[in-house]
Amino acid sequence: MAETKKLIMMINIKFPDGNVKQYESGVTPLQIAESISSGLARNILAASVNDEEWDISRPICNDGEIKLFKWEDAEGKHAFWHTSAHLLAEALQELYPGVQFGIGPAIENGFYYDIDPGEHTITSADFEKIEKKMAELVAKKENVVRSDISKADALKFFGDGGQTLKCELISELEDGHITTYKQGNFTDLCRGPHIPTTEPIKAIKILSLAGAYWRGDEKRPQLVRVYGITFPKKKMLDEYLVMLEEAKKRDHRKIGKEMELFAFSHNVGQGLPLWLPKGAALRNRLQEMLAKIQQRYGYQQVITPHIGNKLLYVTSGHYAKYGKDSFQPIHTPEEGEEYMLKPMNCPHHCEIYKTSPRSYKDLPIRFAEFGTVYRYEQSGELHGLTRVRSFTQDDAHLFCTPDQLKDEFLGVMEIIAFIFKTFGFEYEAQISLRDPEHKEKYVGSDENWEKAERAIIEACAEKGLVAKQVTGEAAFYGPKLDFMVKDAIGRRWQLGTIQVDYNLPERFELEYTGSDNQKHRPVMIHRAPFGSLERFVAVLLEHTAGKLPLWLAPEQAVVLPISEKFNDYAKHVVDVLNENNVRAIIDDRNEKIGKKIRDNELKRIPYLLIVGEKEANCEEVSVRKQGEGDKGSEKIITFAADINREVAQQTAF
RNA sequence: GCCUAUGUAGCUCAGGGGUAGAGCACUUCCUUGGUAAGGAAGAGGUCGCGGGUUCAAAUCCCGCCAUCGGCUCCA
Repeated sequence: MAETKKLIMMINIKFPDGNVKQYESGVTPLQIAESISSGLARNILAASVNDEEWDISRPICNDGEIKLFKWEDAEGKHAFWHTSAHLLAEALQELYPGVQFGIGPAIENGFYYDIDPGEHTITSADFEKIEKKMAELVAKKENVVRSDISKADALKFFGDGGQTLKCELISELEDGHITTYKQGNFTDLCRGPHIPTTEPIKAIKILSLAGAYWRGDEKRPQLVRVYGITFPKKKMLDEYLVMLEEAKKRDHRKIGKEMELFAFSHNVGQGLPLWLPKGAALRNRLQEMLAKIQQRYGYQQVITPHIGNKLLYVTSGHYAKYGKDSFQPIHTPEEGEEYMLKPMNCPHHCEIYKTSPRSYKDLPIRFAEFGTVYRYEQSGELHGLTRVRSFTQDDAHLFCTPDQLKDEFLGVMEIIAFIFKTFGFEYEAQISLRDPEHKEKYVGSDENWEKAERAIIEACAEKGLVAKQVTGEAAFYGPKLDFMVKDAIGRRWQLGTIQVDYNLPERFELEYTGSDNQKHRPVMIHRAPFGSLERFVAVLLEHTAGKLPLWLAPEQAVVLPISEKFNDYAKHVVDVLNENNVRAIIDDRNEKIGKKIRDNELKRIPYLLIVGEKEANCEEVSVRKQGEGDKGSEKIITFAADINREVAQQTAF
C-alpha cells in the first residue's frame, strides 16, 4: 500500500477565490471542473494555469493557480472559435484539395482562416457547402489532440503536405516550443488552446470572404480570408444574425441619408462630404458646445487658411514623410511657388505662436481652431463619414513648459472624459508608445521620448484611467493617448486624441524666455476631443440610432393637424414655437392622423404635437413623445417652456 | 493602392439577349379623420460611364468610375 501512495504525486491547485485543493498530478482542468460540479464540467471551454492558456484536456503536473472559462468568458469563446477555425480549415481541405493554409485565429466575433486556394475559386455561393461540410465533420465527434513536435519534424510534416506558408511560420519558431493540434485528418501548427472536441459546435455560419495580405505585408501575396462564426446553440446564432441586421439599420451612412444630414457627390469627389442644412446645424451645435467648454479651460480661438506654403510642411517634416501620398502642391502663376492644402493645423498654430516673443509667464498658451484639413486617404480606405479626405478637426495646440506638461495633459483628459460622458459613449483608451527596436522611424531625442511617454503614463494613473499600452503605435513625432469608441457593428474608431510633441517646437524653433532670462523650448500638445466632427457625428448617429438628444435634434417637434380644417391653427402653433426657440415644423399632408404619427415617429422627431378642434379652442397642443406615446395636452406656451427647460438641462456644460 | 462583391425610379429592391418592374416617397382627386400605414388616378428611369460582340445589349465581354466587406495605411 505504502508503495502505491508514493507513485501518486499530489499537486496544489489554487482557485481564483483563494481556495487551494489537492489533486493528483496529471489532473486536467476538465477533471477539476467535474470535481466541483457536473454543470461546470459541461460548460467549461478553456482554462488557464498560472495565467498560461491551457486546454481543458491537458494534464497539469505541477502546483498552479487555475482559472476555468465558460462561453460567457472571452477566453471560453476564444477557444471555441479557435477550434472552429480549425474545423473550417478541415472542411476546406476536404472540399478543395491542395489548398494552402496561412493563419486561422479567433477574433472578437468569430474567427477566420487565411488560405491560398490554388487553382480553386471560392465564392459566397460556396458558403452553404462549407457550412454543411463543417457540420458533417462535427457529427464525427472527433477529438482535438495536442502534440509536441520538434522543429525538424514539423518542417518535414508540413513540407510533405505542401504547406509552405506553415513552414515559413515554423522556421521562425523556437525548437522545443512547437505544438500541433489534430482533429480528423487535419493537423495544424498551433499554440492552442482548443476545446477537446468539435462536438459542441452546433451552429455554423460562414459570413464573408475578403482578401488579406500574407502576414499583413502588402508586398506579400494576397490570400483569401474566410470569416465565420459558430455557437454552441442554434438559437444563439439566430440572435446574432438578428443583431447584425439591427446593427445595419444603425449604420450612420443610412441614417445620414434618411435624416438628410450629409451626402457625397461623384462630381465633388470621393471622400469629400457635403453637409446638408440639417447636418450643418447639428455640427454647429456640437462646435458651440465644445467652444464653450474650451473657453472655460482657457483656450483661445484662432482661424487659419486652408492652404499653406509647401515650405511650412518641409519645415515640419510632414512633407518628407507624407508629401508623396498627399494632395499634390498647388501651383501659382509665379514660377516655383507652391502651396499645400493643409493636412493639419499645427504648423499654422506654431506660426501664430511665433508672432510675438513669449515669456514663461505667458504659458501655457492654448490655440483652438475648428480646422478643416485635407488628406489623400487611399481610395479603399474611405468609409462614410468615419474616413474621409476632407474633415474638420476640433483641434487645439497647447504650448507649455516641461513642468506644465502633466497638468495640461490632465486638463485635456478632463475635457475628453466630460464629452464622452455627456454623450454616454463607452470608450477604450490606448497609450501609443514608440517601438524601441525601430528608433529610426521616429524623430526626436531618446530623452524627450522617455519624458513624454512617462508623462502620459503618469497622467493616466493619476486619473485612474485604464489604458492599454501599445508599442510601435506612436506617431512619428511623439507618443499619444487615443480614445476609441465602437460603431454599430463593433468596429473601433479613434475619436479623441492627445499627442505630446517635442518635435515641432524644435523644427519651428519655438521659444520662450524663462525666469532665468534664458531662451527655452516649449512643449507642444496636440489634442482633439471629438477627433473630427465628421467621425464624431458618425459615431453619435450609430450610438443613438439617429434618435438625437433634444438639444441636437434637427427638428424638435412636428405639429400634426387632425384634418385640413386645422392647418391654420397648426401653422399658428409652429409660429409660436419658433418664436420661443423651439425648432418645429408642420405635417399638413392630407393624411389620417395615424399615418402622420407613424411617418413622423420613423423620422425620429422627439415630439409630435397633435392638434384638432379641442386644442384649437384653447391654445393647446396634444403632446406625444417619440417612442413613449401620448402625454396629454398642454398650452403651447407651456410646451415651449418645457422644451426650453429640457434643452437647458442638456446643455448645462 | 490590393482582394471579393455590387451599381436598375428620390428610397428599398425584383428582373434579365427582343419596347422597363414592385413597394414606399411624390403630384392630383375622393375622403376630413383623435394617437404607428384610408382609397383612386398620375407622374417619374439613356438600367453608373465608355467601348466591344450581336439583326438586337439594361442583360454577354473589356476598360473606367463609384460603393459594400476586408487587407494595408491613417500626420
